[in-house]
Amino acid sequence: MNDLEMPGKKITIKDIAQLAGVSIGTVDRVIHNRGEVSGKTKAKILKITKALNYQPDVLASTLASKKNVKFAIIMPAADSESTFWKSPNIGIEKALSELEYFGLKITKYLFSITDKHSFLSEAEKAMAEIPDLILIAPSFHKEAMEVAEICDEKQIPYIFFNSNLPDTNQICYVGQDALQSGMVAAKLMDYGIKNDSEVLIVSLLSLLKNNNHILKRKQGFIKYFESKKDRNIKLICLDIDSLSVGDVYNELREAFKKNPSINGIFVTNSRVFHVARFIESEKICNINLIGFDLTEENIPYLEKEIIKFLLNQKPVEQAYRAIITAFNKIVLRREVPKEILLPIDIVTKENLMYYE
Amino acid sequence: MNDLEMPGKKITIKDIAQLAGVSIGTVDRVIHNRGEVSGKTKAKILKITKALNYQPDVLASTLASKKNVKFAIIMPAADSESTFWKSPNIGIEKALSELEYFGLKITKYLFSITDKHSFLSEAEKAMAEIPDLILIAPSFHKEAMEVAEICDEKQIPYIFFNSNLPDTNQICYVGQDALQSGMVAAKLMDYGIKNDSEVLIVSLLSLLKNNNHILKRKQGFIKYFESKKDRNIKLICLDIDSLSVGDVYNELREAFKKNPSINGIFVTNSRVFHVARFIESEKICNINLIGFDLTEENIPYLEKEIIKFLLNQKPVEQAYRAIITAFNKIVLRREVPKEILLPIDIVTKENLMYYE
DNA sequence: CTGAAAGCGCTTACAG
DNA sequence: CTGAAAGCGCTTACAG
Repeated sequence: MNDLEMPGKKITIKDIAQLAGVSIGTVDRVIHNRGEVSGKTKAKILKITKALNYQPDVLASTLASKKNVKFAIIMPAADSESTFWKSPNIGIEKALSELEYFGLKITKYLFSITDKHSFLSEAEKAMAEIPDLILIAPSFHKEAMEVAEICDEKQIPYIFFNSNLPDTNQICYVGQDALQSGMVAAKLMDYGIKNDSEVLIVSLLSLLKNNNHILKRKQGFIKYFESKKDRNIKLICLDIDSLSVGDVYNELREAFKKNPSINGIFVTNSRVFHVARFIESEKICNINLIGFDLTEENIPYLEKEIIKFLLNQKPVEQAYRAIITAFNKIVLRREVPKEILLPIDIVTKENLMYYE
Repeated sequence: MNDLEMPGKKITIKDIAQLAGVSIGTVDRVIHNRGEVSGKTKAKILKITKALNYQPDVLASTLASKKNVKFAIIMPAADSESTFWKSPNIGIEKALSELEYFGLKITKYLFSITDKHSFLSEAEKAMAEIPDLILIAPSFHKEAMEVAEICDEKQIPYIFFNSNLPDTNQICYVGQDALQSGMVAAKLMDYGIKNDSEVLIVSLLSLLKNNNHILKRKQGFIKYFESKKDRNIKLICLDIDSLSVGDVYNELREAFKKNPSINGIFVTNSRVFHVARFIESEKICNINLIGFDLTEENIPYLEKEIIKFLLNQKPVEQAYRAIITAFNKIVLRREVPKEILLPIDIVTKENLMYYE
């Protein structure tokens, strides 16, 4: 503790002004680096703020400056095929309800998960607003890279959530470690099947290949079993590009014909309910089915125990944490971590109710 | 929307004062129910605040009233036998860092988990401070009931966390559904063992019988298997009152002798590492061991996969959420739910890193 | 480059 | 019972 420091009282700009022999206006100028201050007084004031460990009062600050903070959020719209993208909205609302006092505004820009161009056009709209920060779910790798570059040029800071892009200047990534989530799925599979079983790895709608998030899950799953030399589990990969019921069923039927001792199926994304539907209608027994995301489509099959486990990406928390992180960075000017990896929740019929 | 309402502008007490033809001081009096206002003006002001849907500015309010908010938190001290109670401190710090702007102070009162009297004496100290709210981990059922009663008398509101007490006037309970967590453990056990297996249910240090939290876990576990008529799993209960290595080993050895086809062990609390140590030193294979809590003692055995699954009570989040709830109630005067049931996290070697 | 003053929305004595 | 004024800690023009 410095000898200048008075333990009891809270340090204000008034105290600093007094000690430096200047007005509070001048103190404010150096604290916010607004220039127009002589080097000498600046140094003096800086020294005092350091010595007293001055912490600005955020309440007073936001009250006085009626300035609003504006974030933009670019993410997919929830489509009829998967309701996954409904969830982040809850996280946005929650963050907003906590931070509304600070005048935070958030504008959503929703693109179509099947249309790269809509991603780009929404991103352009978002950047045109010149928000204080942009939150991006970068579903399209190449296009998101472009957007990141433009943000760099325009000096708009950005945070990625749900999936990440390497080699960009994002403030932070908030989401799941995809490779590790594949490992978790594999562990659960391993735990529940006998030796000498066959396991199917299904990638549905692989046109999302662009998104390496999903690819990494598969890699993680395979990696786990590669390390289990003592177990004899055969992995079979099946990519299905169509989502029509007929195509999916045909592909699955064929796989079962070719590999009669399939005991487990791992679906690398939230489309696992397609496989569940197949298993139900074909009345196949003793299959350990594991997939991702607590969507409206998947939950009924988890409840019926046709899906054994769903891995939860915490979409609500992803959005929430991304916003809180943005707020810490922009408003509170705090340091924030480069990466926030959220837990990989293992969800089964019995603990589902607490994650919904 | 009312016709008095101006959509753009934020409603302040100034607006209300103007519309009511009174001073802002009077408006403040009715908003905070401080009396000294005639019924007529009070009614008029109330009507206007309703009509305009006036929301006080919490920032300005806490800035102007330099009043501090004071919470007390009564919980067990972390002992050498289990480090579980270290975790809530992290949650307390986190909540504090978010709410320090609002002048929140928290005083901790730590009792010994093996001494009812220390619980009572700490509770007395806490109540003597007359905090705005008390957060209580009610480990001792009867004693906590007494404390709740005194709080009622003294009109100090209280919140329970970690475990709950029925029939008290707590503002809220934040924690896990114990019965359901037993069900989750059973599901995991069921998934990983063959038919005709024997499963041991171990209650260690059952002097905590007072705490029905642990009893309910056991009930949940048993309840799950009762509903699984198609499975032939024999459950064997084993209560061990001592924590000395010798006693624990002897009891376990005997159980194994009597029931040679034990395939799984469920330990109803965080002392599961005692059983793990036994299994390791006796070199027993193919045991599915499941227990509770990511303590320093348990984690190494989860990593070695001697413990297959740990159910996480989220002790960090319990404390955090309890404080945030208290803050919402006391400072923001919001309605808060009577019960916040946190997810029952299933933790295994592969997703451990994200929960630590 | 620097200071004095008004104001953000609310609270708190104080005077009447 | 009611109002006028000072103040919380900071920001923002404005004047010099």
